[in-house]
Amino acid sequence: MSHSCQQHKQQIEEALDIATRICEQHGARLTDVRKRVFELIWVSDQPAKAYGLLTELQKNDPSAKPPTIYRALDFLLELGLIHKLHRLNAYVRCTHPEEKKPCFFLICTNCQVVTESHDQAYKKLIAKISKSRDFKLHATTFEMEGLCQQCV
Amino acid sequence: MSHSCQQHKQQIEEALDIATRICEQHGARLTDVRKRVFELIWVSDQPAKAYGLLTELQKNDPSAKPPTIYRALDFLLELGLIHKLHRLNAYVRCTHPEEKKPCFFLICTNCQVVTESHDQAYKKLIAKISKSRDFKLHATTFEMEGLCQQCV
DNA sequence: TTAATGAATGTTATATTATAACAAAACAAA
DNA sequence: TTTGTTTTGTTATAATATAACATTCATTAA
Ligand SMILES: [Zn+2]
Ligand SMILES: [Zn+2]
Ligand SMILES: [Zn+2]
Ligand SMILES: [Zn+2]
Repeated sequence: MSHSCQQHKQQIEEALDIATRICEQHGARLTDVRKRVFELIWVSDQPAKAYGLLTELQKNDPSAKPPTIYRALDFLLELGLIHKLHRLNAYVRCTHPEEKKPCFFLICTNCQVVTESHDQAYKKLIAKISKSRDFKLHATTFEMEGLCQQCV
Repeated sequence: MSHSCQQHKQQIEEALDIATRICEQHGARLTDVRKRVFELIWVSDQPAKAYGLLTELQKNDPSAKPPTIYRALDFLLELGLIHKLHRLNAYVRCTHPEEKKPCFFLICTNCQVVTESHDQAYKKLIAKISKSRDFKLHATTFEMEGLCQQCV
């Protein structure tokens, strides 16, 4: 799951600062539940599943139910603080929530490691496709599954 | 749902011919259930949902159960005769099952129309990303949600 | 301060999507 | 025909997600 060394504590502190700032910018409230879910996703080494998060949440908050978690996830997704991996039905932190770059994911089916990336060519591709078809883009999913360098 | 004019009948006949050929090439058997599911997806104007297909299937085959449909879907996906839209948990026919081009989808959230496309720049992007990271690619999902030309 | 408002959460129930596990039948090929 | 393999049948359940409505909390207007 998660490490607890000093460096990691600093990293999540920083992530929370950024999340707080982004919420303020959008007039959105980073409530306790939302903050907790954000932390849980943030410290998870692997893509987090909704019901796994729920189980974690329930350790501190017995009243948590599925809607609790899905509402928090929706909120965090909306603000771009996390991403949903649609091929896995799982959630990961965004590595660059302050930049608006469209991102994509490499998913290793062997070791389960997921890498988030962005790429100028990808950004251009999206723009080109949208423009050429008069398509008003709201959201994209780009996920590549296969074997990572370690697992080939 | 589906039209029943002569032209459409010819189209699905042709699609079934192609599917049959592809199955033969892979030493795979296009059984009755599989053929029926393929037809149902093929004639559907909208992305088909698994349990919707199941309901249709059960009209002719009361013994059909969830595994019936998911096995058929897996088979058709494996051969590239259909695609799964992961953002919708729905299935659509492939418009070019004989060509191996990687494809992507434009999904209109207003009228539900889904357009399958392929694009040389997309193919190159995938190749570049995979190569630069020593990633052995097995499958990709690229789905763009927004408003189509009609709905903007 | 209090009342009104809207946002967020609590709660119950249920819908939707998908798979595990094992038995029976159909098929292929020796 | 026997044998091994693939496909299907069957039952049960797992996993993911949302609807609907009540309650609480936070913000602000009176
Ligand atoms: Zn991101
Ligand atoms: Zn790996
Ligand atoms: Zn296709
Ligand atoms: Zn549309």
